[in-house]
Amino acid sequence: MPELPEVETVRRTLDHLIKGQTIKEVDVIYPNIVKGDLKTFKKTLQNVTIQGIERKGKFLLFDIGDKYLLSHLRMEGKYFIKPLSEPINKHEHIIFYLADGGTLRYHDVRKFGTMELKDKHDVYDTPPLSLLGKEPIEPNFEPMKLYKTLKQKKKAVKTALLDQSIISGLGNIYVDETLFCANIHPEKRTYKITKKEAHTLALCAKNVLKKAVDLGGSSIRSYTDSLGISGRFQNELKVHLKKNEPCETCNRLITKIKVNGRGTYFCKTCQKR
DNA sequence: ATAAACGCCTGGCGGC
DNA sequence: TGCCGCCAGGCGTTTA
Repeated sequence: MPELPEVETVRRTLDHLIKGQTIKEVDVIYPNIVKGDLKTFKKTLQNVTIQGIERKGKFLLFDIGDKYLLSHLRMEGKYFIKPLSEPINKHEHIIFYLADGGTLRYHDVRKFGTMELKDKHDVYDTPPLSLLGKEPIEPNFEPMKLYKTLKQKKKAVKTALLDQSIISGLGNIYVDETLFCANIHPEKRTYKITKKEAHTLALCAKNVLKKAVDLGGSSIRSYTDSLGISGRFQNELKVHLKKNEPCETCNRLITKIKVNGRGTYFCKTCQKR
């Protein structure tokens, strides 16, 4: 569910709420979320203090001193902070018991999310973080590098932009919005993307993501962040979920197709192959 | 070597 | 109302 703006919103909220707090104990109710040895996971997290929460691509990194707890929310992962007395919800799979008496709860209806512990010293040099491309909002993002990568591939440009090793942070919503901004058809083959288009894509991706971060992400379907706070970017969507609504630019009705199995919204007039 | 399909899970929705 | 198939913002693994 969450893409870069939603993950960043969660990061900020959690950093504000639990930075400096100590984890007394962790209860893993649904173990498949955890990668690696479960006993080690629980033991390592016992009596550690959360120094802060960082983000890389769509990963959250809980700084616990010499290690990071990497958390990926995949489709529906969420965090909630609740008092100890609150009963465990059926979708809460991992419970962090905090020293102040509260609890941090990982909630995930579809159970696709993952958590794993990584040594800090090489976390960026080993998978999964080493596999991530740059984020479009990073100052040193290189549009020419994007151009060169796209040049040597043949797939639909939408599929390439969803590939986190090429460019990280975009998901299905923001890819549709980026392609609309750039006036590019989602099925245009990557090797046909011009230098100018690659630069436009980089700029559009950056602008879309930045604006979404500023607005606290998008709340569509049932998504809310850690405190149940809703983002406001859904009001800014131009094409995503807008099937049969008029395009803001040309009034033609927005089309929905499938690209590699993913629901894809675009304007047939404004976005050319 | 690359790209498309599958699998992981559950719940909500529309159609019958 | 109930059942059924389809859909969902991701990504690692398997197959073609």
